[in-house]
Amino acid sequence: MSLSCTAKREWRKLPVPLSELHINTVLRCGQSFRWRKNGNEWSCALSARILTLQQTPTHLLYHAIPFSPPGHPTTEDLLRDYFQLNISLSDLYKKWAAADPHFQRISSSFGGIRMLRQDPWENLVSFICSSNNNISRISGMVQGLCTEWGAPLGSVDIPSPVDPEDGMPLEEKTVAYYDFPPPEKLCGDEVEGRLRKLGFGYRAGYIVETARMVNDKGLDWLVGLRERPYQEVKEELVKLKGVGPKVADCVALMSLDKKGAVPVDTHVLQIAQRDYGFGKTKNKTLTTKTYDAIGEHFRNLWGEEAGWAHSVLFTADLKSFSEQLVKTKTETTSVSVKKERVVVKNETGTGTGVEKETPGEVKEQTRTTKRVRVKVEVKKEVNEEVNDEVKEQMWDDDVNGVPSSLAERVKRRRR
DNA sequence: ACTGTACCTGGGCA
DNA sequence: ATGCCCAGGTACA
Repeated sequence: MSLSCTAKREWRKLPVPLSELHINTVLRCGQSFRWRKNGNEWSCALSARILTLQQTPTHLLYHAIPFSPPGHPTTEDLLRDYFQLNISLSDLYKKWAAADPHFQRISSSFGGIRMLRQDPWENLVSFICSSNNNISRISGMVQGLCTEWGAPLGSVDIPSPVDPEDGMPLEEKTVAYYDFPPPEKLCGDEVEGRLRKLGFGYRAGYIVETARMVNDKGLDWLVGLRERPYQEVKEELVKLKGVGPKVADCVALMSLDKKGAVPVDTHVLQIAQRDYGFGKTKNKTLTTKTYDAIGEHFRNLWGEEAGWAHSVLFTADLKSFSEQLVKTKTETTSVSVKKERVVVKNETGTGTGVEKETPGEVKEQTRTTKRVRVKVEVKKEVNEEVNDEVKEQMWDDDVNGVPSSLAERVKRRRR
């Protein structure tokens, strides 16, 4: 470990409103599994550097070690590319909201959710890990993989937090960062067994086999899929081991520039059934026809960037984003909302596994109180008036009863 | 083509 | 305490 950063850090900043990017949501909504939060700072090994971010209502603050690794883009260029800041998210939100009243309701509480433009190889392996799994464990698996095979980039000293009760400093920590290992590092005969020891389960074999396939074709082939049309990209990805339609859509959407790819997982299926009139399926696993029908429905509804729009609703549906709000004390009230009429297109005429839901009448549907609290809480966060100082981070959700700060974690550990 | 089932692991829940 | 279910599915018969 050559680099250890204790030097004073110089922050640079980009003007970015929260409506365009909300890192507290985007970095933990299951797109990337490697970002870590310390206090108000988010850090991740990215493009051969340790990148750290903070956000104010008006700016994205960043620094990196090293700041400009040889053979890699500058950190500012990296950020513009990674967050795709050339794309106006507020324009897209307006378009989606105009086309879809349900999107409008949900999105008013979940602003600034955009797709990251990730490294395709890391994205691919991460989502092979995602099958039949949860975000928490996926994060641990990916971190274990990077620690075992990734190139060490250095370590960062986490500023010593202070015990809120007695004002005494708590334990200090140094966190090491590793790059994501390239395919050739995961081709060896010993890799599968070591992955299993790291808790990858049956996914260990998928990863090794896919690493060998990608290594044979070359990383250029994988990255080159960015230039190919969506259908072709999906056909190619599905040939890889452990990659089915859902994982292929994730990779197409999150790292291969296919904005219309809509990954249909259990959450999206539930959303389609609960909010968009898709009938209950008989089987637990989706048929290809139902899978495709849901994607087509959303592409017809939201347009060519349907995958981006889907991410907003997916995030709003994540347990971690509603659970954290259950704890807050908020009036428990229930509201009723109009359910939209949805006519599911049935192109074959012989049934897609999707049943139509009495399209004649507009039904009333009672929402859970949970969801109401989501709305209340997030609005409070966004509407908070603050000045532009980094230390005045009233808008950060740590102050809203979410024990995610390092100080809180350390404190709980001591109990 | 379509359907059912096994698959690693860990946490929540009855 | 033990078993069952679920978690951003996929491979295989």
